[in-house]
Amino acid sequence: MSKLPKYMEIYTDIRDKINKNKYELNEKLPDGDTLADSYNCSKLTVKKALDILVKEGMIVRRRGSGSFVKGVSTNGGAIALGPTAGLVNTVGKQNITSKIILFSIEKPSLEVADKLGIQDEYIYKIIRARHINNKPYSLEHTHMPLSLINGLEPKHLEDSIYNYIRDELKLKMHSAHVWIRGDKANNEDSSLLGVPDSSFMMEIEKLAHLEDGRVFEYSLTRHLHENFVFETVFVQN
Amino acid sequence: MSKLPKYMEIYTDIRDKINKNKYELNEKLPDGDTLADSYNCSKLTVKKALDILVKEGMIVRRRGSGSFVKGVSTNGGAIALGPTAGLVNTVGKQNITSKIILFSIEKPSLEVADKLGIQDEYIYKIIRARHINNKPYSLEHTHMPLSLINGLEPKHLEDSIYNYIRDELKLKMHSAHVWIRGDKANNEDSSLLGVPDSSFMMEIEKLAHLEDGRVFEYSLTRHLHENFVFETVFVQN
DNA sequence: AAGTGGTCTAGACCACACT
DNA sequence: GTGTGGTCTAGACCACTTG
Repeated sequence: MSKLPKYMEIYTDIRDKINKNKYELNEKLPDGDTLADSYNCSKLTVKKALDILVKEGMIVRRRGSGSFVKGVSTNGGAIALGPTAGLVNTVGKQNITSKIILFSIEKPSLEVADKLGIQDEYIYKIIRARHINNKPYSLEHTHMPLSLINGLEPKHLEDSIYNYIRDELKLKMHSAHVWIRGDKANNEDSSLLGVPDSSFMMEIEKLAHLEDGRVFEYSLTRHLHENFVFETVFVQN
Repeated sequence: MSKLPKYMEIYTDIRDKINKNKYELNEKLPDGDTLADSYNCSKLTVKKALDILVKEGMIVRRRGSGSFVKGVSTNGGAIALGPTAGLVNTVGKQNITSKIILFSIEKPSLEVADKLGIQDEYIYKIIRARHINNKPYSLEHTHMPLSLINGLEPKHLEDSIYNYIRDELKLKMHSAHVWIRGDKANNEDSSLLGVPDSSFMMEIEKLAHLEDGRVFEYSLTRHLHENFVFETVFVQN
């Protein structure tokens, strides 16, 4: 039988119909009762499914009027940085190379320990330089507590640590808090990435949490600004 | 009587209790049934309230274990850029000055018309230079279709256009799609804001929608990078 | 086994839009 | 008024965690 909750199946079904133009732009969807009948479920379950589409900006629901198709899923070339999407998953494995500059197990600085919410514990400290099509792309500092993440090997760093955490450690990632700012290139950027001193970098600070609230990653990633766009959507409530 | 839905009242009540340390960090909240009893509502209504807190990262719910306080609302000095929060609302009116550089009604460029989803319609085109404590802060290009937004006056531009849209026009804002990137200062930045040529700017492109899906604003805002941090939270699902 | 959250139902009632 | 979405209930059942 199906493992997914019913509202997720309804959501994917309707989403796919929109993307395949079975429901066209500006078309009005059947009303909640009708959909509930055709999916053999209650109105509330339909609403939960449609609410996801609303959050994604694909449909609009107007009380008294109905539900209308407003768009299709967009992610035009931007870098996704959700809790589950690292860099490898979005750009594609073939184009990216990761040079491991540091891969050590050590005690964290006070600042990092504070961010991770730990005391007197060992962490992985990883520094990687990323290149896309042989051009410098980013410099990534990653900190993960050994108590949560262990068994890391170089092959995971060249691939995706997130895939390892999800598929091998079976940990459930939940959320990420990110801060984005701009900064002038520093010595490390120029020496490790090979960018000119005058470069400007886009820095992303990220604190990532598991489903149970524990922090499993604190990272600082600096990108060449030329190749970087951050895209996100806000929805009221 | 109250106008807010019950789940919002429960949400604000619990949120305030957490912020006032009536529920302390890592404390376990009463279980869903107990909360439902004490608020005289159903479990589902409690869940809707707690789901908002989960989305905001303030609590964590674990099936089989309970709900735990995981943090308090943080917005430490960052600039909020949600659909309802413009600049004035977050920084505070007293510190900010807006110099109106352009306030015209004109036909948009092809690119802007495309972004706004209009054809052969007039728009407001507004350029404002913002200063905080007399230091240059940002340069803002705003485009709004006259068919949606009208009656704008200079006083609204010095205050907040968003407040005018919400309070006077009674329009309901719903979502905003934003793109963030870095860019070198251009001639306009230096001449209108008075920043050095070598400055680096953080550019925010924003497309804002009403509840019915119509685009009411397309804007490009360029900030001095020194004063700019963009903060956001991703949550799975 | 007991505690707790997540999903789901069937139906009630209200708020809002269209006409 | 009729159509439609939003909120809410009371209770059922399932999935997961913990002792």
